[in-house]
Amino acid sequence: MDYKDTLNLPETSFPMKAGLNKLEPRLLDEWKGLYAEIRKSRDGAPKYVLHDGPPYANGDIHMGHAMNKILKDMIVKIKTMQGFDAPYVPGWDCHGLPIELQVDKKLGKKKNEITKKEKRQLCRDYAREFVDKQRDSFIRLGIFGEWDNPYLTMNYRYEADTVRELAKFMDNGSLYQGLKPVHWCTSCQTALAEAEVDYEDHKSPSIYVKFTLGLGEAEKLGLPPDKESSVIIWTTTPWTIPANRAVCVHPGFEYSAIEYDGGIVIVALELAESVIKAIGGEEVVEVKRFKGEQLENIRTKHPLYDRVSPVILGLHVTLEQGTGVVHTAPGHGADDYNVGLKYGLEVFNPVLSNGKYVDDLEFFGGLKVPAANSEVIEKLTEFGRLLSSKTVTHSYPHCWRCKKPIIFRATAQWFISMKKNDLRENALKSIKKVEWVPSWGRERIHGMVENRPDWCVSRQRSWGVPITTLFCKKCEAPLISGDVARKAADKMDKLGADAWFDLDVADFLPDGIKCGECGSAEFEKENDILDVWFDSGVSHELVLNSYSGLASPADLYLEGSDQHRGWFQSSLLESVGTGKGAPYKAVLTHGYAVDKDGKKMSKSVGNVISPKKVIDRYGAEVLRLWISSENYQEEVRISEEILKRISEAYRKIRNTFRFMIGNIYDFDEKTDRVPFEEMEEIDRFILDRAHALQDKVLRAFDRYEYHYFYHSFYSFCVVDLSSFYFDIIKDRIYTYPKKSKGRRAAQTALYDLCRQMVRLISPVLSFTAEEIWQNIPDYRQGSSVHTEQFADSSSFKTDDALRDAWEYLWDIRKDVLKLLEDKRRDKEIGHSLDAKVFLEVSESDFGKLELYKKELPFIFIVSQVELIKGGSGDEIKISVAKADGQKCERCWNYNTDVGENSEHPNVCGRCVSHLAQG
RNA sequence: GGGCCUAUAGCUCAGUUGGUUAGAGCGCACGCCUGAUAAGCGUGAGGUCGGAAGUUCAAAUCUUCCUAGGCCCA
Repeated sequence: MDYKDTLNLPETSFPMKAGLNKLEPRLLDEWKGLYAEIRKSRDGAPKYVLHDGPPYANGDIHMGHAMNKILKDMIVKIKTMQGFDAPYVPGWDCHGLPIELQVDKKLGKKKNEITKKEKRQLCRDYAREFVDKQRDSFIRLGIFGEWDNPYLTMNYRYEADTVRELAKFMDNGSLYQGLKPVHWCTSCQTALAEAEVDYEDHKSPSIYVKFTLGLGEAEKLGLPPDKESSVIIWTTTPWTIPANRAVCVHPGFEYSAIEYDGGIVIVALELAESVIKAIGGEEVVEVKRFKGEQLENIRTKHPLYDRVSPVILGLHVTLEQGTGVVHTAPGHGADDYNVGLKYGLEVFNPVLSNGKYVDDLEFFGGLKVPAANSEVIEKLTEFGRLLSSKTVTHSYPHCWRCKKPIIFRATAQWFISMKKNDLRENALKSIKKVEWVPSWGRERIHGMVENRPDWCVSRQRSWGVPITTLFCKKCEAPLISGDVARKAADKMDKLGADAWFDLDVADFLPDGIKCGECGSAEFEKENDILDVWFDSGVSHELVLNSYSGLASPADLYLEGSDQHRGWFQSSLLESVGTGKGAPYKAVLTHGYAVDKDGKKMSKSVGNVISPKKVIDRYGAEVLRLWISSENYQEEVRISEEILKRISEAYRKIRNTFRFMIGNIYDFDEKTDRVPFEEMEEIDRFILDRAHALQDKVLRAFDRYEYHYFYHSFYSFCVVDLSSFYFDIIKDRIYTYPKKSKGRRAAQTALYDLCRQMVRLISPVLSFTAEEIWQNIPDYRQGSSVHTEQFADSSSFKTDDALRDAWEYLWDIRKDVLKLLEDKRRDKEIGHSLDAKVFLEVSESDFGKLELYKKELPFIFIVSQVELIKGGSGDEIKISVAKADGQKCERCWNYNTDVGENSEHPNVCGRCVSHLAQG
C-alpha cells in the first residue's frame, strides 16, 4: 500500500506564488474603510503623531516619494501595532512657481492674454490633478491614511489660515520690507526666478579699475605715503560701478603691492602677473605682501564719486579670473548683497524697473543700462581710474521670454527678521531640545540657522497666498497691520486667495486706520505672494491643531535630508517666530534613492527606476520590503539585482508562512492547544527564539533602525525555522497520529508562531500579512490584521537552562551535518536518514547529551544515534555509518523492527502503532 | 570652493570602549532529497574592511590627506 495517504501532509490554498499584481488590488478594495476602523479601535489610546511633510503637487511620484511614504507608513503601522492611536493625515504643497511655469508652458502664447485670476484657477486645476494622481499612487503602495480628507495648502481655509499666521509676524513686528537683488528683465519689467533664466554667450566690456587708498591708509599698510596706492578690481558690468559700496578680498589669500606706473597697485599674489600684463605693465616688482585679512576696513575712494568704499572680507572671492579683489555693489549681485549684509552696506540701486538710471544719479541720470557702460567707461577714463578696457565673450543670464540680457537689481521684498524677537536665538535653543536622528542632523540645521540671512518671504508671482500688506497711496509708505491681514483672512475663508486680489481695498481696512507717515487714509494692496516654504511651514499650526486625533507638537517629522534647509527649518522658524517651541519632538531623515553605483538617478543618465515599474513587475510589497531592508539613513541603493534579491527573500518569507499555514489546517485552538509546559522542548525553544526575535525587533524599532527587522526576521525564517525547526518537526507532524499530543504540540507552536509573526511583518508586508491573516484557521470574516496589536510573546519565554541546552544541541547538529556531507560525497549515504551517528564524548558532555538521547536522531534527522563515553576535554568525536535495519516505508527512518508486523511488513514498529491510533 | 554625511565579500547588512585566523543571510558552485516540490536540505569558494600616510605592542575601528559618491549652499 502507499503509506503516503496515511500521513498528515500540509494542506492549504495559500498559494506559493503570490500573484501580487492581483492580490494587492483585491486587498486595497477590501481595505476601503479600514483606516477609519483602525482609528476607532485605538480610540482613547495614547497618541503618536507623525506629521506628513507635503510633497509638491507636480509630476508623477518617483522613488524618493515612495521611500518617504513607505517609511512613514511603516512607522504609523508599527506605532498602531504597539497600541498607539497613530493617525496619518497626508498633505500636498500646492502653490508656487513650478506649477505656474507648467501652466504657462501649457498655455503657450495665450499666457499673456489671460488674467491673473484665470491663471490662478488654472494652477489650482493643475495642482488638483496631480494631487489626485499622486494620491492614487500612494494608496497603491499600501499606505494607510486619511486619503479622503488630506490637507492641501490651496484649500481656502488653509490659505486664509496661512494669512492669519502671517498676521502674527505683522503683530510682533518681525515682518519688514527691505531691498534685495533679484534677476530682473528690464524689457519685460519683471522679476525672474532662477528657473526662468537662460545662460547664453554675450559680449561685455572687461575693465580694470583703480580704487585709490584714502588719506593715511597707505601708511597703515606700511606702504610709502608719497606714492598713490590703489587696489585693482575687474568687472564686466561697468554700469554697476555707480552703485559700488565696497571692494572685497578673500581673508585667506595673499595680496601683493606692486610698483606700477609710478604708483602702487594691490592685487592677489597669484593673479599679479596676469593683471600687470592686462593693464600694460612690464614686470612685477613686489613692494610688500599682505594676507587678505590685513586689508579689512582699509578705506578706498570710489572712482567716480566723493565717497568711501571700504575693503571688506568675503569667502566668495576666487582666483579664477580678475584681480582677487571684487567690486561690490549690494544692489546688483547676490554675493555682494550677502557680504554687504554682514558689513551693513547700503543696498543701493539707482536703476529703475525700465532699466534707466534714476534722474538724479550724478553723470548718468536717465541713461539706460547696460548701454550706459560706455559712458561709465568714459567717465572712469576721464577721472584717470581706468587701467584697461576691452571686450570679452562670456556666459550671461538672459530672459527666457524675450531672450534679452537681464540684470541683477535690488527690489523691495518682504522679510521675516531673524533678529527681531530673538528668532534666531530662540530657534537655536529649540533645535537643542529636539531629538535629531541621525544625530548629525542637529549640527547641520544648527549651522544653517546660525548663518542664514533674514527669511525673504515675498515672490513676484500669481499662484500663492497674498502678502496682505498695504501701501499709502500718497506717500508710498507700507502699512503692516495684523488687523488688515485678519480682515483679509476672513474674506479668504470663503473665497480663497482670490479675495485679496479681487475685492476692494476698503474691504480690508479696519475703522479709522491711517498711514503712519502722512496720515492719509487711502491705500493700495501689495501684489506679492508668499514664499511657498511659508505655506508648508505653517502646517504644524493649521493641520495638527485642526484634525481630530492630531496634536502639536508632533512626535515626529520624517523627510529627506534636504529638508534641513527646507521644511524642517521653515516649520521651526514659523513655530518659534509665533511664540512656540519647535513643532516636532523628533526629526528623522532619510537619504536619497540612488542607483547601484550610489549615483543619483537622472533621466539623462538613464538610471531611473520608477515605483510604477517596480510595482508592475514585482508588486508594491517588494518595494516595501526593499525599503525595510536598507539602512535608509544613508543613500539607499536600488537596482535590478537588489530587487531580484528582495523578491527572492519575499518568496522565502512567504513559503515559511505557507508551511505553517499548511500544517495547522486541522488545528482548532479551543480543543487542540497543548499548554506551553507540556510541549516538547524544541517547541518551547523555538517559541523562545521567536520571543527574543520580536523583543529585539521592537527595540530596534524604538531606535528607528527598521532594517534590523528585515535581517533578523529573514534570518529567523531561513535559519531557525526552515532549516532547523521545520525540518525537524516534519517527522512529528507528518507521521504522528493526527490528534496525538506530540503533533498537537508542534501545531500549537506553529499556530502561535504564525499569529505572532504575521503581526510582526504587517507594518512592512502589509498586503501579505493580511492574506496570511485570512488563511489562519480561526480567521474571522472581515477582520484585519491591521487592527491588531503585536503579540504578547512574553509567554513564549523559557528558562535559561532549556535555552542553553538547545543552543548546545544545535551546535553539535552543525558539526554532524558536516560529517554527513562527507559521507554523502563518498556516496555512502544519500538522505541523512540513511545514516547512524556515533558521538564519542567526555564524561560531562555525555551526561548532558544522555538526557536528549531519544531526541538526538530527530534533531540530526538521522535514523540512529549512539553515545559513547570516552575521550576528554570539549572535543566531540563524530562518526557516521549506515543505519541499522531496514528503511520504514512510511516514515523513512531505518529500524531493526521493520518487518516484525505481518500486516505492515515494510513498516517500523513506531509507525505500526501510529497507524493503529489512526 | 564651503558645511554635513557615506565607503566592510557579487547584493543587503553585523562588527561593543582599538585586542586572536573580519561575521551573517542571500546570490554563486557542487551535492542531496522528491512527503513545503516552479519547493526543501547540506557543504564549499568569495574580503590588502575605498586609497595613502601616521598614532599604537596592536587599527575595519583613532588622526591627517587623497579618491569616489550623496544632500545643502556658493
